[in-house]
Amino acid sequence: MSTIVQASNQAATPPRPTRTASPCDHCTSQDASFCGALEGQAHGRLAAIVTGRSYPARQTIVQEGESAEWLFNVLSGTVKLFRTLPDGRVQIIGFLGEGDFMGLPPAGLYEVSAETVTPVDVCVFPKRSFDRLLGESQALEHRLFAMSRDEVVAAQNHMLLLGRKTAQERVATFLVARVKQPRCGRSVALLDTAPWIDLPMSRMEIADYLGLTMETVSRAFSKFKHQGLIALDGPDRVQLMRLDRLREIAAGA
Amino acid sequence: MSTIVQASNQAATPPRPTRTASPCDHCTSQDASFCGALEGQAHGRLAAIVTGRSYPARQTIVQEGESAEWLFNVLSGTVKLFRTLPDGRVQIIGFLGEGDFMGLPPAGLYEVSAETVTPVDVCVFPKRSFDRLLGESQALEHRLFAMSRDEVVAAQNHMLLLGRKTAQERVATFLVARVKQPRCGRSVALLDTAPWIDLPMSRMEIADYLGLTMETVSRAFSKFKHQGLIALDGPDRVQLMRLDRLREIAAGA
DNA sequence: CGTGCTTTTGAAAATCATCAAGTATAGTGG
DNA sequence: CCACTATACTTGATGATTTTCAAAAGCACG
Repeated sequence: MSTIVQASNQAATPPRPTRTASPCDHCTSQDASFCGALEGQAHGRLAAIVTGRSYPARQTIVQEGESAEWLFNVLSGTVKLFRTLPDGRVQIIGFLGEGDFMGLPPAGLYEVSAETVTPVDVCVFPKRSFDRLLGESQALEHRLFAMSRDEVVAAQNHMLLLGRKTAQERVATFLVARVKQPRCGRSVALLDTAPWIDLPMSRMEIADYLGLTMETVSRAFSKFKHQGLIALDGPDRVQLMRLDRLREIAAGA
Repeated sequence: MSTIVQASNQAATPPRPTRTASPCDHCTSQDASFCGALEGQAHGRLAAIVTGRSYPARQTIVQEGESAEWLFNVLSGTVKLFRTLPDGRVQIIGFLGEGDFMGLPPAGLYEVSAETVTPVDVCVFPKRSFDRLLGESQALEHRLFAMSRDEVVAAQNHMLLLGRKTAQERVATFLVARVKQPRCGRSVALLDTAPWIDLPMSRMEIADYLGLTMETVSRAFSKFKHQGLIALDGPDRVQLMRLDRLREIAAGA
């Protein structure tokens, strides 16, 4: 029997700590996650407080302003983090994938909302227990601090994009960033092939991430297609035919 | 004799560790800084590796891409952090003031450039020594982690601004954010008075922070002035006559 | 093979940027 | 002390990119 708890279709009920054996035992996301780098003891303690949980696509996980009682680590699928203005304008802060962590704001409230883009599996930690571990394991805090600094750098990159890049530069940046880095030791031959990328999110979500409208994003895609820089196989599967050129555009050259 | 070392007018020579007695002894910025919250021993060890340093206005402190050998804590004055595109477009990531810390990127290179806006005093830590302390003092790491999370939240706010707010909303947000929070126990009467704010940075720098042009920023100032929302006493001293209204505009209502 | 959705494309409108003067301010030297 | 210069800021006119509004084209699903 699985330890993964199916989320109800209704929004954002806090995940109940339905505990059985540790879901970590067969977890394949540990390499990509903060937990993977931990020593035996700290890892065991994390495993003792974790719960698995699954969400269908397009479901709210947490909302901006809620009390931050839970922390989440994404095991599979894509989550969007976003903030909104009172009149409904949306800015997507980032997309989370396997190994990404969320839910440790400086104060007790979530600062951003989180919603699934695809079906998503996460592991969930109760904040109280997690905070206790954080005080006991320097390795854990060290790892999370490092991730936080990465997050700051990513945010700085995105501020540059939002403040100063043109629509085409933004879209090119987005496409290029979604190319999966080949693992070390991967076949060199593949490096020269035009890579494929998946776009699980809608054009609207890409727009909300890039500070544009859906239409402007779509036009950029079309232009890149006509220029032979990309090829589309359905709206959510893209081949980057001229990665070099796209990288130049993305860099603002 | 002061332990503060005057920076040369030439750019960015790494500060030499000219050591004498600890500059922390008479430092008045500790309440505002990460170091203030530290226990005796950790504080003493920090004091043992710190050097004071001053920069004149408009001088480069560090440049994006340089090896991050030094960490800085701002004691007084204003510093701007920014990133640039190859063709010269600039995005200012933030302004640092008293108590703000910089120089701990995830990798070994600075991710942003830093330049003084006003004359600035900082204290400087060599990265090697600082990293060692970081491994030894959990309190220090804890404090910096908390600051990093604050930085993430600030970045998220700014992404919302850059991606989704109008020019006027951006300028209003900027003005409102510069109001100094009254300390607890401050006279309540003052809360209702229209507050004054300082703008040590140029219109161009405000524009580069808000993802606008100088002209657009200037027009927003003029419009607010004609609407009676602000009053200008010289370009760098502003009174927020209708803080409530400015807050509404800033929030995007 | 409709039906409803997302995406694409087109035309018009708006915001903001660019280009260009003009004004104020501070600093300098006579 | 005052004129002069340099600089920053403001204001105006024009233009371009992007948004908005609108409709058509794909696509998935029953």
